Amino acid sequence: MDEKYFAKKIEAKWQKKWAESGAFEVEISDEKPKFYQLEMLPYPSGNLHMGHVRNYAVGDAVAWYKRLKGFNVLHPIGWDSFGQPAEDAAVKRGVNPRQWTEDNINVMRGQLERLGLSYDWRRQMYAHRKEYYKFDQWFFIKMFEMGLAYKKMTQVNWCENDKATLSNEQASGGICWRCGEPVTKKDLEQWFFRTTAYADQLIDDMEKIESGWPQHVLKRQQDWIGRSNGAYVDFGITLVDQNDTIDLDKALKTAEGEFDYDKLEDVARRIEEGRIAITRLNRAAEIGRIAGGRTHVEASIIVGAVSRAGGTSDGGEIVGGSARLDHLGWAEHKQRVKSHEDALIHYAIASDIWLESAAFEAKYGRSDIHGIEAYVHKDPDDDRYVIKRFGYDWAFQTTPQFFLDRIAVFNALFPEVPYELIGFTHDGKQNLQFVFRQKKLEGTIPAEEEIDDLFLKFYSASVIDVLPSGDKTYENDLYLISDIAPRNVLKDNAGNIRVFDAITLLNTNAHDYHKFALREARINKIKVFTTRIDTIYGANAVVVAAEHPIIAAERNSFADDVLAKIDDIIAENLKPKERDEEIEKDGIDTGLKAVNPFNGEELPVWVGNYVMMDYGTGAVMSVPAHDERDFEFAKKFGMPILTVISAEPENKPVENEEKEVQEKETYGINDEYGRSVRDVLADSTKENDPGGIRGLVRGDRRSSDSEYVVSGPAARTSASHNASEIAFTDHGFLINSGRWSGKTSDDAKREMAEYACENGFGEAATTFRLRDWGVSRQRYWGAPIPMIYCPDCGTVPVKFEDLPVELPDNAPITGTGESPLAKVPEFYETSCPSCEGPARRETDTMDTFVDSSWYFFRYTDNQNEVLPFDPDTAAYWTPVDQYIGGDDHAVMHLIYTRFWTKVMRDIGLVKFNEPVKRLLTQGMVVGETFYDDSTGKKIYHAPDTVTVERDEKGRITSVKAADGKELKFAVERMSKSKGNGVDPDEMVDVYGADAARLFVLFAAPVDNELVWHEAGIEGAVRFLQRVWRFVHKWKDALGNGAVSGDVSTPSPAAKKLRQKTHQTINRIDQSLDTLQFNTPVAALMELANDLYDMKAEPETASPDEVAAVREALTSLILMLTPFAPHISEEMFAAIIGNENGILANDARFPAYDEEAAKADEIEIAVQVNGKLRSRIFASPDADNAELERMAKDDAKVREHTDGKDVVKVIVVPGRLVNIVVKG
RNA sequence: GCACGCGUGGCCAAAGCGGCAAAGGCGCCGGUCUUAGAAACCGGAUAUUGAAGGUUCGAAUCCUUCCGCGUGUACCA
Repeated sequence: MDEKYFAKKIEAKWQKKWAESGAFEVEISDEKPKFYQLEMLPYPSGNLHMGHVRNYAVGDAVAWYKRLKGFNVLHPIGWDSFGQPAEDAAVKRGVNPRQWTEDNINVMRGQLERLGLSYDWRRQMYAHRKEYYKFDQWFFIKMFEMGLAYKKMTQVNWCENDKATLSNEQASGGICWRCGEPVTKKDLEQWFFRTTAYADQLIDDMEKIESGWPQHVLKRQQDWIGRSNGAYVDFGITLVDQNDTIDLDKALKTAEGEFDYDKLEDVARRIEEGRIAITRLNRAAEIGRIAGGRTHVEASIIVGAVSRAGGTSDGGEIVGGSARLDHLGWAEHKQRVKSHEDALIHYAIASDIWLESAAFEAKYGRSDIHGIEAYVHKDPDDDRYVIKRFGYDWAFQTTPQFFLDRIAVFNALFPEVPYELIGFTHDGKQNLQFVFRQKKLEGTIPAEEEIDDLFLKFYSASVIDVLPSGDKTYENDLYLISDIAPRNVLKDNAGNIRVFDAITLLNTNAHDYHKFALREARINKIKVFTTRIDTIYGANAVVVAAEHPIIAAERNSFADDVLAKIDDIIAENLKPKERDEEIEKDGIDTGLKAVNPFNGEELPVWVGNYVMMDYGTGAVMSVPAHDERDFEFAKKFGMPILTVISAEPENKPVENEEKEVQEKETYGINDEYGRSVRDVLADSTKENDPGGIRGLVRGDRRSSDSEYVVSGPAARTSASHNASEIAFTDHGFLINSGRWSGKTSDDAKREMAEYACENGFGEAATTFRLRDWGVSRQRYWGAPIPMIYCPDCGTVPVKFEDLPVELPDNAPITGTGESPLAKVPEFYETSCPSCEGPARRETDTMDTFVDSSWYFFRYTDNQNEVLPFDPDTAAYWTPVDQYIGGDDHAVMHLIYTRFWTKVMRDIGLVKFNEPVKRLLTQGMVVGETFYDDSTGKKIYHAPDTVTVERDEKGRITSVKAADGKELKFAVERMSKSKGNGVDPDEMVDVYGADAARLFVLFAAPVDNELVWHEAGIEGAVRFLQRVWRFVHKWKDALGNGAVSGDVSTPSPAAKKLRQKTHQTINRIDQSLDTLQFNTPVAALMELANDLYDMKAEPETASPDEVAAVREALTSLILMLTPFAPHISEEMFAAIIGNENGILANDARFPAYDEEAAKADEIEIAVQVNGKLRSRIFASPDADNAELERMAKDDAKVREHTDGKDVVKVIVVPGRLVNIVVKG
């Protein structure tokens, strides 16, 4: 150990030692509990910035802490190396994106290494390498098969000049970043992941992670998903029907008889809009799914082997085929079945029902099920089974007994599924398939009409419908489900109609459309979505978006001025909106009339610019008295406002308007009336507060929020009253609502939705703000989407064994024109995996959020060539115990990764719902910036080019540029362009990695902003040097571990130091557990100060003092390790006299000794009437009575208590005594 | 506008399920050492905890209102 602290020297030394010994390389182990510490992976932009340093310093501190606590810590890092900057660099500088990326990774790895971060470098993943993106593609295909990946038409930012799609950033301000031409919208077919299918789970599972995630992140995710519970209500429209039967052959085919997809889309749209109604179904009709994509009009029933006689289904018949698990469940069962896919597989194997061909034949008397061969391999050398699955071998390393144990679980879980699993098969291609046996069921054959009804129900299930079992069908899809022949329907003894077929939805067979008989009708109802069905009696209009289909459909019937206004609004909606712009409400009465189904009242249909087509149904009922927007709208256009919700029950009516206004002003506690509340509170007489508002205001409001609210227009009995000043949007009691009057809002909401449902004009419903995730990018530098378009077979996924679809090296990257891959014939020309005819590859690539959605699972098994990762290996390490990332990723990235985890769970790769147990979001690193905005644009000046004057307090008084011009200053996020960036390499060079890391952890709490000040880091260095000097002075005296001499009677100084040491250990341990890093550093500084304050000298100290110093110093060093590992290793080695240091000696975080931390005598504050009057010294064990007695006897206290009545004595053990006196 | 968060010495911050005299660091001032400065060491000053009110024996901490700052979000029905 040198006398002086040379940061660079010891940092290089220990980095080398760690690397050589593989100190941070970990494997699965039963000896220690695991801990998975993860930080957001960096984009390899070319250099690390201080934000990275902060993120990784925090993560490394946690990793070290857990390591010292005896955990087996997985701490990996990788590269988010796909994405636009590489492509931009290619465009701007003509470099090769791959080379550019690889070079940057090399540079940045060097930077990370110089910081001495404790990564297991062997586990790196690189998003841009085919070993990784192969599995992006694998997942894509899995999701496609599960119905979670689909294609639909959507709008993208388009530059007509460059013929290129633009990202939002490239199109900011509505102009192309490259050529400056205005950006337009263009329709393009894009791939989507069905995140909405998991919206409910994404919300509901938040409770599982609530305790470990920052509240604001959960809140933002919740807002983003935006679930609202409400109801759909149909408002009838009185129109003359136009009954034109549609000849579907003509409607869907060209004059030449060719199938025409454009026509199909038109029909699909009209069906969606409700303009085509079904009159009669051919009973032999197939399922039809009209999807957005042109290439798959999906259809087909796949299970048909149920026979039935005399009202009894034949239990026991084998129902073969590809009843894939994801579609087995009738909706509600879907997730449950899927989430137990493993259990099913295990059950099958254990029960000996997964059979090799011969055994299968022996058991079932035939070698196939519906033409599909079944087989399984049993590893002859082992007790393991290998299932041919998804084209890959997947070894389950477990025993049959394990599976057998799960049979009960499965059976208990799915009693209502009308099938039992009896085996597995394989479709000869890629799909695992399941063999079910129909359960025996007794019942009656339903009447023809009932079956017809069922048809219609299934048919109209285009958005959501309810099956006879009460289950919901697939949401948000155009499924036309119909292959219901009488032979497949049975009415069970409970009267429920049961449909026996399992259904699959993905099949490119699409030729049965002509079997529908349809007629076109005019839209005869407007469906609105409302969260306040209880206010429906107050509706004064139905307001629809200008883009609502009824507007297009009824265009011909509108007056010219109406049309003009509607077109205005549509045009206005297309314009880009300013962020803070408040849009004035606008609209017009269309002249159409709608009928409120609850009271039969005829209401006008308006177009309103505040109604958005893409939320809910694009139509709302306007209830001005109880909705602020509707209120504003009604005010502007002089529409009637009827109050139907009262804050108080109806039996307490307000007598007249005057009283009403007065009450409102007196008791309102909304902001609006804050003044009045103050008035009430200012006057403390009881008389002025008859309603008890002071009590409410003061926090006696423990009851409930709704009771608390006494604001707003008070109860009104006058139905025509029109003069309220604000909308009353709280819940309350219904008035003026016919039979519902008097009910509470909550009851009414539920009951009215039920009523609407029973009467067929509505139902309870939930909507989401969250949309499906668009993953297509017309870019080069991303994972190619593994799909193939075949003129005959339609859209076909690449076979798993053909993955990866490699990104060609020779694509022309110009930034203009189509996706670069669309210019590479060798890439896109291919053959169909299904029919082997000529076909074309998808040329779009995937969003890079795909890479970051599952990267941390790859770390657990990054060499796997068969699966994304081995499920058993991942099961040891995951879920992530602690994730640390920037706040900016808190919403999108983490929603996507939560979604992805749920998909992986449904695939069977993981067994939990949430990928990240604890999350810490770290604040930005900011610095002072100096700029000149006199030209209207901010021109930044680098700090080293300006002259800054500060006052004696260090505040900036003036800033002048090099040319003497006065500049403005601010504190902003560090960036190159602002000139306030700090180069981490330079920091490490000047101060050392330890000091840099210590400073960023110490300077501010992790989730706060960190303002970079050079002086701060100097303080960190000084602290390290201070400790270093102390260690250097004492290392010889502390010997090689043993302290000689008598230590049994410690001196007061030694005792005090021990106390401080153990108090510090306790404090730091707790702080680190709760992810506070700034306070432990402060505690370490205090401990170091105490060491110096003790003023012991190694030459003269007594053995007990040496022992205390040794304990304090060793603890200090060990606790410093998470913040400054290199210097800690070096000092530890010096103290123990063994060059190996902390890691190699497997040292542990110091243990807290409560006894040692305890003081012999504690000081107790004595208060009289809450004011401090004296202090007494007592043993820590003194009981309350004794403390009270001592306090009362105290001379100073007696000055204040003598001659007065002691009313009460409060004793807080170990802290204080408070004597309350009177008189 | 709405939601959430935050206001503690000149600056960054701790204590926040109410309980001692409100940690620690940076900066500042003085001293020792030094030719001088820096570093180091020793010592010191600096706070009605944004404001007002309430609850309480006792409030930085709980409640209400107001003011200021920050973040998110936007006619989400």
